[in-house]
Amino acid sequence: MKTLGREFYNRDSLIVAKELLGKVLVHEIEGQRISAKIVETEAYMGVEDKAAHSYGGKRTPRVEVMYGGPGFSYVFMIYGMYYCFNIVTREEGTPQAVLIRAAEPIEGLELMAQNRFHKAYNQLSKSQIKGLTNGPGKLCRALLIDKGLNGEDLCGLKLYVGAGENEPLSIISAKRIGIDYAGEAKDFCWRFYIEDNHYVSVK
DNA sequence: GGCACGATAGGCT
DNA sequence: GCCTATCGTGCCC
Repeated sequence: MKTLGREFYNRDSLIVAKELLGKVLVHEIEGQRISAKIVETEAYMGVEDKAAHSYGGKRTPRVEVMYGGPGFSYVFMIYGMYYCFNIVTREEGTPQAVLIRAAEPIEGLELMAQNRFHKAYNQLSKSQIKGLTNGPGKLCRALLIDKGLNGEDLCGLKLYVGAGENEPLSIISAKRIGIDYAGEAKDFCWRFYIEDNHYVSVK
């Protein structure tokens, strides 16, 4: 499967967020592969976006990777127990990113089941199967993405995004989740998801 | 099915 | 000392 190159990410973050839908997030770990189709994303538009960690040009060690070039991971801890995985977009100096909110498991189902529930895949209930990767914290658990992968180059061999099937998709735009503090920006429809997909976190 | 609530720790003021 | 780009559980329909 072809891997997305640097220039894919060096574009308008809203376009990247939409075009990431249907692509395949892959984590190669200890000779095994875990992969999942991206079904829900959110764009964070940087210095002018009150919901973005880089709003107003805020520049701290945590957000530093967003100020670098496109195609790197931005992983942060949230609520003390979960991670969120983002992909940095735009050229160096423009701190924008796309949050990956949900995905549909493809390869490594047994690993995902262990990582999430410490059970074999065929022992999972229906709701556990759906819960494997239908949220930003959940998919990080399932794919073993943590702060050790912050700043990882997605044009490498460990963590990357494959082109997938290139199937036609029906894309829904909606308000982003969990940003009530962000003033008028909380109502911007910068969340995108594949219509009718089972693994979307919020419909 | 939906809603309320608590867990938990790093990041920043 | 406060806040957070979340999730699981318990409870009540």
